[in-house]
Amino acid sequence: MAKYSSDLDGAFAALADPTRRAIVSRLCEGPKSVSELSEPFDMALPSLLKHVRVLERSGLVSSEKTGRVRTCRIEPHALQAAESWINRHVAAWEKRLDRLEAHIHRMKMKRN
Amino acid sequence: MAKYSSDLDGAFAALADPTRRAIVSRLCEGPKSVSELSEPFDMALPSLLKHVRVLERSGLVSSEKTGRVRTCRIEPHALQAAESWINRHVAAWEKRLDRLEAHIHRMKMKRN
DNA sequence: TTAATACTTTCCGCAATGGCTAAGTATTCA
DNA sequence: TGAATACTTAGCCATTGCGGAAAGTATTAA
Repeated sequence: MAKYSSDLDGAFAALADPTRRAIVSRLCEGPKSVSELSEPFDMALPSLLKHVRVLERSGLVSSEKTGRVRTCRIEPHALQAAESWINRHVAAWEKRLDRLEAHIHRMKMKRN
Repeated sequence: MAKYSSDLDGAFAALADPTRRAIVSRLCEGPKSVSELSEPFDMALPSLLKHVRVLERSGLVSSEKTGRVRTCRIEPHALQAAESWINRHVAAWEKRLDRLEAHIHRMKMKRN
């Protein structure tokens, strides 16, 4: 299962930070400028910008500069890739549990 | 959306490494000893063990030692928590797109 | 009781991360 | 034109992460 797909490295690493997850959450509501994004955080702007860059590198977010304002928006592909990886594994796990249960059931039948 | 829930920090950070994702994949097939896990990797045992420890700290994996063998198994809760966070956000994103589409549709209606 | 197995601990080195401040650039407002 | 705004770059620092080698401990096999 699961080839080494290093896109996931970046996506999961990006999501490992609470500040970045909060940024992703806010961008799910709609595009925002860097200063709008920084507003709820008690953090210097350059630090926040670094998080935005990490999110961009991971493909979770894209941004575009118009005039002096950089507008950030969410980019769903990377998020969906991460979702898909996890979904597959939870599914695989549950399938295995089902097989195990069926197996135990058969054992019981034999005993009686 | 999404309070700071630092359980996710660990889970996503753990999944950010391809070696650890591969370990999770293999454990989805069933419990394995540390040496069984290490077998496909070109990596010293202590290094691999470190990955297992990271997975344990994140709650994705648990292990138990019997005799001289440590057996590792997958622990689905943390994986489901990560799954749930992503699912919520993909859903939020899609909902927003729907609203946007509906809005654009209304604009068009007005024009005609 | 000796030898092999299966980890486990300790310590090293290097690169990346996450925060900061200070100073710089490019736009826009007055 | 001059000042305010919105980033942006550069550099510093402490911590963490990922790999290794070497040596140690506990179990099991012979």
